[in-house]
Amino acid sequence: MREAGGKPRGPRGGAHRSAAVYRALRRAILEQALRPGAKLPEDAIGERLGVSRTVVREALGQLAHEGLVELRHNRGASVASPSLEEARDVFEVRRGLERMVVAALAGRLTDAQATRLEAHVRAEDAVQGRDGPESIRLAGEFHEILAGMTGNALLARLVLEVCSRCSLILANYGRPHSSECAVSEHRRLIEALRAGDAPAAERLMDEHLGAVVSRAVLAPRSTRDVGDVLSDYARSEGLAPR
Amino acid sequence: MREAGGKPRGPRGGAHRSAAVYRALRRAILEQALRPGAKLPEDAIGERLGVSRTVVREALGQLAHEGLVELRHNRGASVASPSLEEARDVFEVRRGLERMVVAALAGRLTDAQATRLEAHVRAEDAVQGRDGPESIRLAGEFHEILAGMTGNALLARLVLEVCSRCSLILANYGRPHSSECAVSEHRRLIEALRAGDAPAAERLMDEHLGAVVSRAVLAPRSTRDVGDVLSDYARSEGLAPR
DNA sequence: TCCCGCTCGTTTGCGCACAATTTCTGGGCA
DNA sequence: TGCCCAGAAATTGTGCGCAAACGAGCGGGA
Repeated sequence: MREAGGKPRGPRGGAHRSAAVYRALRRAILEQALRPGAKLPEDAIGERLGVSRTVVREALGQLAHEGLVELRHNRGASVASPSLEEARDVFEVRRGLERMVVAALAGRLTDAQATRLEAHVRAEDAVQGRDGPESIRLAGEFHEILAGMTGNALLARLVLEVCSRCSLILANYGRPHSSECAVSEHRRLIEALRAGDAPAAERLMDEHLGAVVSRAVLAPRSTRDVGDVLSDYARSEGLAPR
Repeated sequence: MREAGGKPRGPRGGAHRSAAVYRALRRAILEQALRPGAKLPEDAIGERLGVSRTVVREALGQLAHEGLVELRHNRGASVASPSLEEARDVFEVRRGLERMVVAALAGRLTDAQATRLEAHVRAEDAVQGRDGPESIRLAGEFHEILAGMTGNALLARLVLEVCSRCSLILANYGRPHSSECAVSEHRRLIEALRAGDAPAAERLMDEHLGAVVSRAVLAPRSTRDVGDVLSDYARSEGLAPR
């Protein structure tokens, strides 16, 4: 286990394959390559990714716990398709979590952190108006980075999970490039945090998330075959598609 | 694979054994029968509970995601032993989540719900001063019931998970009967919720949780063998100990 | 023609065996 | 006496096969 310059993405030095499968599926779902409701047969996935069902099952279990995959007993897994009610719940929780984040961060943001956030916002600007999934992913990442800066690992993980589910929801109910105005909202939020204005920051975050929800409508997309989709994600995770 | 003759009439014909194992381990951990840091070998557990490693592994994965067990690659599972820092993080998140709960519930509590909560508080009274774990479990349940009443399934699940972790933490760092005053605090919280006084309820909850944390010290206990412990939990989950 | 029960194919649930990895143990050497 | 390394034992990671469960398609009866 001493691959020089060892990167976990190496050819076969991969740490745990289930994690790789997990990541591949996760990305595929969040980027809408696998659409909600799509069936996820263990066999097909395993074959396409070059692993056995055991590994796939483990990854599916993880995803199910995160709410990205629906797991019905004896009936297999499928990409979660959150109801509007579930969506409401998720966003409500997210709002509460994010309020905690900004409360913890207001006035405590270092210059380095602020710089990093601003860089990210510029990246969001760059893809603005382009394809929806990429835009949605970046918008989510902003919040994940923010949560990570609190130093509270649990909070960061929860925000990550909730953001994932939100992305899934937005990808379905939201307009393609619904995050257009979000960029400026992110900017203002950074400013409030730097200024140490906690109430303003919380209010901004609340309004921001409220705006995101209200932009949600619905927008269907085309469907692709599960196997074909996964081949794209296999290599980038160090797996062997066939 | 099932032997003729009276097999354990497991509930539901042994629908999901992994769920049963999960519950058995979970209870064992929360009731401190398995102490933090204790190793959890898949083989030993599976043998003792009458299932294969496959099932045990799945249950361990679930528990790991919830933070009750620690899972190190190629190095097996063990009961999580949260550091003080992690404990702080957990309680901070819990505080935020519970604030959401009371905010959602203030003034919306039905009579039936209030009645149920009061009944639970009486149950807490009943075991007051008795053994710590039971007391801790009931105190946690109060919060779980409260969260369930919001109708937000995700919020309820998250509260459940953080409560589990808090129980684990308190079982280690807290005094045996540290929940003594908690009962009255629960009562006052119910009153505030009925009155629809959201700010007061949030303040009460905050103080309550703060008090719980501040009561945390440390209290060691005796250790038992993993296998022996699990036998106790096997039957109640419809599993077949040996 | 429609409804119902049966059978068959597919997919999951689970046990089991083998391989890889880590950890433990017993020398050998400075 | 202490450290380091090789071999062994113990555990985990992963693949694979069998049996049960679900769902679909089909034939018979009302």
